[in-house]
Amino acid sequence: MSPARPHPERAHDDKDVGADKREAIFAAALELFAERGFHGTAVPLVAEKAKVGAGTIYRYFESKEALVNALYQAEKRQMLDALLADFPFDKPHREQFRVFFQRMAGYAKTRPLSVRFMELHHHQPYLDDASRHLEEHGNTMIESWIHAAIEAEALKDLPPAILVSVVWGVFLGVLKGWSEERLHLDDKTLHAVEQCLWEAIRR
Amino acid sequence: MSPARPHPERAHDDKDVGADKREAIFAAALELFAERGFHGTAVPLVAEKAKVGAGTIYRYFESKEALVNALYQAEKRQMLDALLADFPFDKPHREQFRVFFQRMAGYAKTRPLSVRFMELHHHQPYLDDASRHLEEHGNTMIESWIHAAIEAEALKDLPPAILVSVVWGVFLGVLKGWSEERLHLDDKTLHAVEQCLWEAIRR
Amino acid sequence: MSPARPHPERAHDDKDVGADKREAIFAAALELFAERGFHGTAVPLVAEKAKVGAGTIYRYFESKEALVNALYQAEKRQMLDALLADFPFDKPHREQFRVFFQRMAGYAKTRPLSVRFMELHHHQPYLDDASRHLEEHGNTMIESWIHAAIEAEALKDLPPAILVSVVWGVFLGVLKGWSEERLHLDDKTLHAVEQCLWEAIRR
Amino acid sequence: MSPARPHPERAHDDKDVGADKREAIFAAALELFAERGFHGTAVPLVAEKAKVGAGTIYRYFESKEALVNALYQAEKRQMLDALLADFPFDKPHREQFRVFFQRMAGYAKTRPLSVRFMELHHHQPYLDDASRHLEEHGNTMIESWIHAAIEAEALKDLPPAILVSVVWGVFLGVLKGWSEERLHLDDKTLHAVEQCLWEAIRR
DNA sequence: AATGAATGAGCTTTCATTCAT
DNA sequence: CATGAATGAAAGCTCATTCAT
Repeated sequence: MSPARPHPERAHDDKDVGADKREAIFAAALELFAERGFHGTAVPLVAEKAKVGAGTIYRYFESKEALVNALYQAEKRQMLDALLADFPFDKPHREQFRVFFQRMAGYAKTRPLSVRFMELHHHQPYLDDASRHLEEHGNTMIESWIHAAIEAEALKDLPPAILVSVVWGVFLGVLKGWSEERLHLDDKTLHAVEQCLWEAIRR
Repeated sequence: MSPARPHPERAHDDKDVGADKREAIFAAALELFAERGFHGTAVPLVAEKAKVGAGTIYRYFESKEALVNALYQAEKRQMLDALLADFPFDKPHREQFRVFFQRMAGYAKTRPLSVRFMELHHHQPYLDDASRHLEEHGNTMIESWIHAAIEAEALKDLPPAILVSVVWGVFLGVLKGWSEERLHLDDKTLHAVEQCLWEAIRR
Repeated sequence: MSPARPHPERAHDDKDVGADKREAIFAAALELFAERGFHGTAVPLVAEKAKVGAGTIYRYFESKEALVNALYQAEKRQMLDALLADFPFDKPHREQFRVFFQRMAGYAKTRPLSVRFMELHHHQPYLDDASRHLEEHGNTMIESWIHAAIEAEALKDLPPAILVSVVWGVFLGVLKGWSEERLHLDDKTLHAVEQCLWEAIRR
Repeated sequence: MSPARPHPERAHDDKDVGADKREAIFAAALELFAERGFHGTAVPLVAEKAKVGAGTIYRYFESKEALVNALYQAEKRQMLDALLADFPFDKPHREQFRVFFQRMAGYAKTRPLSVRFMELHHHQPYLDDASRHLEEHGNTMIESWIHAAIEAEALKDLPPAILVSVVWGVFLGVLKGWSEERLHLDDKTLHAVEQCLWEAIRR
């Protein structure tokens, strides 16, 4: 049923055209889904923006739903990678938090559509189990970090879920302020927000 | 073009049937739009949930867009009313903040779909000027309260837009945690969050 | 099945309100059907223009089709009456033709919507047998007059159907020119047209 | 928005499928619009008669209105071409008129639905400027021919608009008689009508 | 008798998906 | 493999008709 990915293994000099198209579709879909939502985005529009034929999308994805799920999972994974790669778990918790915050901010500034897309499609009925599991996975990782930090008496002794919500909420709130152009995300602002947030959760 | 509301001034026992239907449509639309988004919700589905004919919706609202805008404005106004009615501006800022937070929490617990709906439709292209102005109005009110609190040296000396984003972000983050059943909104939790949030923004 | 005409027999002083409403509906329908066609005219629009409730129309006419048929027959009858009442059959044919032409012109100038309505709805599938028979009746009368005039050697010895088409065609053509404001229907113009037409058909 | 006509320039044997469908839609629309009018004709009915999917019509025409306008202009142009191509302007006026009349009759006999369609949709509010201009263009051409013929003392010294109405009226009247099967359009009849008409307008 | 709010069938139009090229 | 013309199911919306008042 799923289309054979067009020769991803071939070794000659040409760039992998199939992957190119797949990427083009992803990029177009990300932009459109982030701006207009899933149901508000017509597949032919994605095709046009990706500069491929409408039928081509169905060679790479079984359906519009499969596309949005593949995209969701790709974006989620990319964000988790950006946050967690070589994370300095041996540094002090205050320092770890700074790194975490900076990475989140960096990701959001580089790929704002990715964040907007994940926010908008979060928990929508057309997301499948794989997408949901990945979502949960991210939460769990952060929650367990917070759990450890509480144990180490660096953070307030509150249910980790609460602290996750606070941290995530502040982060998304600031991002939204940026995307609505109510505030700039310069270093000074980011530093101030990071300080606020730390004071919210520190013991 | 909007139908003359049938005799809203009459005094006898009958309920105003027209207003009833309008309310039923609003209630159905709120639930569906909050769960599935604007484009994901078919008008006949709203009609079915409201137990009216599909055509009836168009007697009360010119179009699907007009419906979502009327609903958005009604919800926004209701939330602002709930937050700001008889606000104790004469009390200390710490106390004012507590009241504000409790009212927000109370509104969200009573009408979670309202909050989810406003979040999901916030800044969408089908919202008209009236909706946008109301949105801005709410932001302005909160921002000016924060401005005053900064002047009074109760809050950190940061751009109000940042503090608004932080407060609003934490609030929505916690709400999302609740709606996803990752945390309970009992008094203890609310008190803890309120404390976190105050520490984030206090001088 | 057909609605009881509301008390047309009553004797007291009030004007017959029912007939009034029926007339109002006829007048509104004539104007709208003439301008926008049968399918292009919504029944509630007729009701609004007639200043009656939408339901009222259905007390006087079984359906929209019944209305257009009743109207068609009324207009046709009125035109035939205007043309044929006390027709001077004893005068010379040239004189008879002059009278006929003047009456047609007079009718068209007084009730242009009536002519436009009959033209536009002529032979449409929603017209019933009664309407069609009335139409034929008019044709027959004119045809037999022409037949007599041919017999009397006043008109060209051609099949009457041809002469009917010529006479009727010129008449409607001039009327259309008038309604499109390409020409005026003053006495001089009418006299010229009448002269043309006579020369077309005279022996 | 109109679809790129698929390779209209290619030279091999296949017929141009896109143009085929366009033609099929035109043919179906002409028949239905001529018989039932614009508002009386549902788009799916056109699609069915044209043996295409309902959506296909919207690949070729932006809307039902765009379809009726495109059709109107195509028909008008075709009729004007049939009337005016290589017109023998150097022949005597009597002869020119004969040619003109024969061509009109020929067009009407070959494409009676075209004439009925143009008559029925003439001056309707859904016709756009392009349609109206084309209409006017046809009138202007005929009017200027008549003007010249008056100058040359071949026709009665009357306002050209009157003579246009007379000529056009007779022509349409006869056509209507034919389509209602009240008369045949054999050569003899046509000759007789042409003679009548010439006598109506000749000096 | 008169009304007009309510209805749902049917309209115009869109769009996810297919398939001949 | 890639395409985009074609499709028809389903969307948003209108309107002839009904019926409680």
